[in-house]
Amino acid sequence: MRSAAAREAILAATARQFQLRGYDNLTIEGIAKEAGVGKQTIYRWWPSRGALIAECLTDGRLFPVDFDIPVSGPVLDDVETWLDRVLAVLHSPGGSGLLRSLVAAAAEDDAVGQHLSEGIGVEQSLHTRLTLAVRAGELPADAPVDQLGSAILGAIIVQALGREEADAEGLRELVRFLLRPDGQAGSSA
Amino acid sequence: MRSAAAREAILAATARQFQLRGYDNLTIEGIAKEAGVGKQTIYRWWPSRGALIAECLTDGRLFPVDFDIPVSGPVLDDVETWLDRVLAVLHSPGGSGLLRSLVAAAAEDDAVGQHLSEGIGVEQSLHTRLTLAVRAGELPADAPVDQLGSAILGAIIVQALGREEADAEGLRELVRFLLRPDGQAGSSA
DNA sequence: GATCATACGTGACGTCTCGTCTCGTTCCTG
DNA sequence: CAGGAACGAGACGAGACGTCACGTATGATC
Repeated sequence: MRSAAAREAILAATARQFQLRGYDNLTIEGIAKEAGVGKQTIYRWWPSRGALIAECLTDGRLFPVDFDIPVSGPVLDDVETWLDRVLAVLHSPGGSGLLRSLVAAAAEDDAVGQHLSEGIGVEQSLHTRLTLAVRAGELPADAPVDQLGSAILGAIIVQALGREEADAEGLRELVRFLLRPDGQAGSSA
Repeated sequence: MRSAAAREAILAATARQFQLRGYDNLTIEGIAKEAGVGKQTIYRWWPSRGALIAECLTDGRLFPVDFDIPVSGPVLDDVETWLDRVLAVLHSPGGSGLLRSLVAAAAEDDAVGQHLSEGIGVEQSLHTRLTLAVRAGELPADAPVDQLGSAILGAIIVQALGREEADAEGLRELVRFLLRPDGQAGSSA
């Protein structure tokens, strides 16, 4: 198998076309042409368009940045740092379209769906950071860590799907509310 | 314009095909055939497949139930009632596929995206109920009501996209955590 | 009741992409 | 230096796209 060069060219072309044209306008023939590769070479190694995207996703080729989360201060600060990094991508030109395309791919393809959270850094980074916070007593011991990760990512996705301008302040507010220490929220009716 | 009969047949066929085959296998020609209608009649009134779905969505034709939320007790109970109703649909055969298809449609089409929350009852029902709770002092005055709605819906969507078995207990836990009265969570480090 | 505009169903058009299938060609292995 | 695997190229049938032209049905106007 000599695939090394072909594999690289195919994945690079896939990522570029995905960013450029979105998921539903992504064609195997377009990828093959850009990669300078025969269609059969793609079909030989990947069973579907989705598998191709899933591999780009786990290789971190779809987003221009990595979504590592720092462990350098209060959870809230660290999570806001991560959030700002995500929002920066969303606000860049084509950024929300990119996320929508990724969601479309995740909805239509099992392989992509199973790695969606992971690709945005929720699985490893956010989850890990929140677990640390629980252990450090920054969050209640019964905080449902993975559900909180899904909720934050989900809120971002719902917002992107709604075609609103990404409401950065709203999301920061949400995170602050979710991660608030007990008994600190503004009271009264 | 005589569309009344044709319109009804087209929307009914669209909803049925959508539930049956999913969004990406939904074809205009298939809808036309099932509706006993010419393709042109569809293209005359709807600009795209997405517009068709959006209309089915706002007509409540895509889900077999309505997602009204009761106002009959503590917020938490009422929201859990709504959640159970949503989960019942997700657990029914083809239910999570249906949600994924809807998300795919929302990701690819503006019109569907703008009415997604609304179709699951988040926009009117959940949002309204949470606002009432804030006003009644059940939730902190600074609770970001619409963000919470997005977060809950988002968590459901992320879970469905991940192809896990819908984790009903996890979602209930999330809702309980999100809507917990101040200072009630299990403490200690 | 004849006329006219318009919505209808049918079905063919050219285009696109799919996934499969040959072709030669290249290049690694033994 | 052979043999074979992986390659680039691209033809192929299938099927859906969105548009178009035709002839029929319907409902309003005079």
